[in-house]
Amino acid sequence: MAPTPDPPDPDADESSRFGFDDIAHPEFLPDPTLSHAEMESLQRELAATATFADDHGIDPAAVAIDEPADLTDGPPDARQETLPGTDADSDAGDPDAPVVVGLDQAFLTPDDGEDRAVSAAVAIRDGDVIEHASATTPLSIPYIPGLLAFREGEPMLAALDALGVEPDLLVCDGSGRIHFRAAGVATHVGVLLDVPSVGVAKSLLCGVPDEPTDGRPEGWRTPVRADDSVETAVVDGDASGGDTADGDAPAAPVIGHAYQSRQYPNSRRVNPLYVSPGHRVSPATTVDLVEALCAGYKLPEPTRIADAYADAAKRDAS
DNA sequence: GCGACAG
DNA sequence: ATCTTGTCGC
Repeated sequence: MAPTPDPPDPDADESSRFGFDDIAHPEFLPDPTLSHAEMESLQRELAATATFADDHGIDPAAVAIDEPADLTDGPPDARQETLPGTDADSDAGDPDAPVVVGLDQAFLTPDDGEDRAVSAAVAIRDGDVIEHASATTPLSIPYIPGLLAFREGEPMLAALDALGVEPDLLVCDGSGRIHFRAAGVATHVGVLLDVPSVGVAKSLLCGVPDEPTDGRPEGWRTPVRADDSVETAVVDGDASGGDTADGDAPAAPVIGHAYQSRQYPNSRRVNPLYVSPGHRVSPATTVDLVEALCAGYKLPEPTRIADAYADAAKRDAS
């Protein structure tokens, strides 16, 4: 009945924490036993490895989603693969379109003192959910602003590992380059797997929007630039060292965008999204991709649908 | 010391 | 993120 694999049991084997067979940079695995200082220096090294420029070959139009998923009766079923020779005039999506994977987590209340995360990964191709997977993993550290990847990275990897398809693009909950050390969760996971990724956050961790964001119309966007809390020297594309030829203060680098994905015509009270590159995507393309992935709701469809799966998996777990 | 802080 | 019913407004 279930078109996707059942939740794996990542806690079973101590020796292979992630079991993921395609970790490009195992040295950046989010080891929760590190000290905070060690976590931060790991993030700096990781940021130096990250690419905040386009290196993916994905046309936003090729991943555009027009119809929002109906989540009123729970998450959608994965679309059956069209059988060869069957259904000649298939209305199934383009099998050559890029695979976008949305990731989201839900949390189980610590009944016995053990915090656990339920993470969901949803693979979407040409607007259809082609596969989904979830995993339940123990949470080793509490939420600490700036160190989110060390809390949620393992759950995200576990859900990705349970997925059968290769992602062409990861859409993560939280920031990427909009981060004190340019190493938000989206960047962390993207670099670990060396897969293009973007971060979608509902609030701003750091940086400053070029313009005020209140009451903006749908589709509006403005750059978010680094502020004093953001370390920028290490990152590629920002090697100027802070000096300009004429001695004027250089413009702070763009680290992401505020993007108004949804707005009501008159009330104008929806907050914008804060989107930033994870890995191998530029800030500008990140907004274009997120815009293409939105279908009328505030959150892009991959995130919305992953949300629904995470909630459903959490319900099943309790 | 104070302020700020994704999920 | 999570604890939670109804409710005011698109």
